[in-house]
Amino acid sequence: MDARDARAERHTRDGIIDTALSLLEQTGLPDLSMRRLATALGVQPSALYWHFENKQELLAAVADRIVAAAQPVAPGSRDEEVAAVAHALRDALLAHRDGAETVLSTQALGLGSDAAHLRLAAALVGDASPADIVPEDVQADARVILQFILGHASLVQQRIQAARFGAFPAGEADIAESTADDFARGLRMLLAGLPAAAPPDAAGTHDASRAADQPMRSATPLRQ
Amino acid sequence: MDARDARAERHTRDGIIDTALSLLEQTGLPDLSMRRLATALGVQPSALYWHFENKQELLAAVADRIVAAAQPVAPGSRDEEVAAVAHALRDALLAHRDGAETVLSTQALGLGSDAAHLRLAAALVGDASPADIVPEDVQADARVILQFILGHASLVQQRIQAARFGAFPAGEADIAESTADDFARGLRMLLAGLPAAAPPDAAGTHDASRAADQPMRSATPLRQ
DNA sequence: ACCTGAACACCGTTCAAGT
DNA sequence: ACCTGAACACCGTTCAAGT
Repeated sequence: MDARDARAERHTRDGIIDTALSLLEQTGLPDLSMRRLATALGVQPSALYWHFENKQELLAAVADRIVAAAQPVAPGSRDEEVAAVAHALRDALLAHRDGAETVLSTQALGLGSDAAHLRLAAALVGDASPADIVPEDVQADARVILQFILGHASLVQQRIQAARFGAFPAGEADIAESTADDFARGLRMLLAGLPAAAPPDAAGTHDASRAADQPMRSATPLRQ
Repeated sequence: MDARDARAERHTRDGIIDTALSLLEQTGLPDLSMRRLATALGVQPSALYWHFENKQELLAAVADRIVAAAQPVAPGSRDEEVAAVAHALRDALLAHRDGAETVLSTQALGLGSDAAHLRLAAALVGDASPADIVPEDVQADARVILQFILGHASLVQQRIQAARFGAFPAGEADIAESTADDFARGLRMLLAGLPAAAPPDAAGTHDASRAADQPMRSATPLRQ
C-alpha cells in the first residue's frame, strides 16, 4: 500500500488533488497530513512543495473542487432558484467527509474561489431587469446565505462524524434527516426576509424598498 | 517568561483555562498547543492530562468560557430580545481571537455546554403563554439562528485575522464595519421568517400556523 | 492529589542535491 | 521540471515514577 502508486510517472496538481480528496474521505481532515498524502502518492513529503506553496494552498484547491461539484439547478422563480442552489451547495459540502469545514476555513482565509458566492448571487438576481437590482444588496444577501450554509453544514457534518464514533446518542440517519429539516427551515426564514421579487417582464416597476434602507456603497463585488 | 508563573502552587482547571484563553489571544488557535500551554503554566505537558482528558476537552472548556461571557440583554419584544441575544453572542465570539472557530468546533463535536442555544430559545419564547408555544419549533429556530451566528462569526473572524497579516486588501476596521451590516441583515432576514409573535397577555389566541406545517415530534430539547 | 521525565509516533516546512 | 534525503523545530498522548 505504501509505494503502490509510485510509478515512475510524475505528478500534477490535479492528480494530487484527486488523491487528497480520496484521502480526506478515508481519514478525515485532522489526519490529512502532507506526509500521509505524500505516502499515498509514493513520493517524499517535500515533493509536494514543488506543486503547492503550502498545506493551506493545497486545501484551498481541494475546497474548490468540492464546491465545483455542486449540481446545476433547474430554472424557476427567484426563491426557487436560490433554494435550489443552496441545497446543491449543501449537498456538495456534505458529499465529502469534512467537506464543509474544509471549505469554511478556506473561504475564511480568503483563499479558494468565489464560485459558491457567485452562484448564489446569480440566483438572487434571477431574471429581474437591471433597474430592479441593487448590486450591494445582492452581494450582501449572497454572503448572508452562504454564511448560514457553511455554519449549518459544518455543525451537521462534525455531528455526523461524532455519531460515527459513538460519541452522540442519535444514529447517522436520524441526524441527516432532522438536520435537513433545519436547513429547509433556515432557508425559508432567510427567503422571507428578502424583498418581494419583481414580477418578470415588468420592466420599469423598480422596487426601491431595499435601496432606501441602506446607504449607497461601491458596487464592487466583494469576494466572500 | 518561561517558568515565571511556575510557583510551587499547583494548578486548577479554572486557572488552566484562564491561561489557555490568554494564550489563545496571543498566539491564535493553530498555535495553542498543549506544550506551549504547559510552558506558560511552568509545568510539563503531561501535567495537563491530569486536569483534562485531552486537548478537545480543554478547548471545550475554553469555548464555554467564551460563550458564558455573552452579556445579558434588556427585556423587550420577542424579536428585539432574539436580536439582542444574537448580537451578544456574536460580540462574545469576536471578543477573543479565534473565538468563533473554537466554539464552532466544540459545538459540532457535541462537547461544551448548551448555553448559547438555551439563551436563544429563551428569547424566542419570550413572554408567550405556553399554549402559543411549539417546543419543537423553538428548538429548531434556535438551532438555525445559532448556525448562522457561528457561520458568520467564523468567516468574519478568520477574515480579520487574514487582514492582520496583510493577506486581505481591506483594513481591519472596514471588515468589522461591513460585516456588522451583514450580521444585522442576516438577523433581519431570519426574524422575518418567524411566525408573527403572539401579542402579550392575549392568552388563548393560539397561533397554530406553524404547528400545522410540521409533524409532531418529541419535545425533548436536542443539544445543539 | 498533582506533577516529572522519558518516550512514542507523529507533524509542516526548508533546502541542498540529484536526474 | 520534478523529486530525494536529511534535517529543523515542532506536535498530542501515555505511563511509570516521584512527592
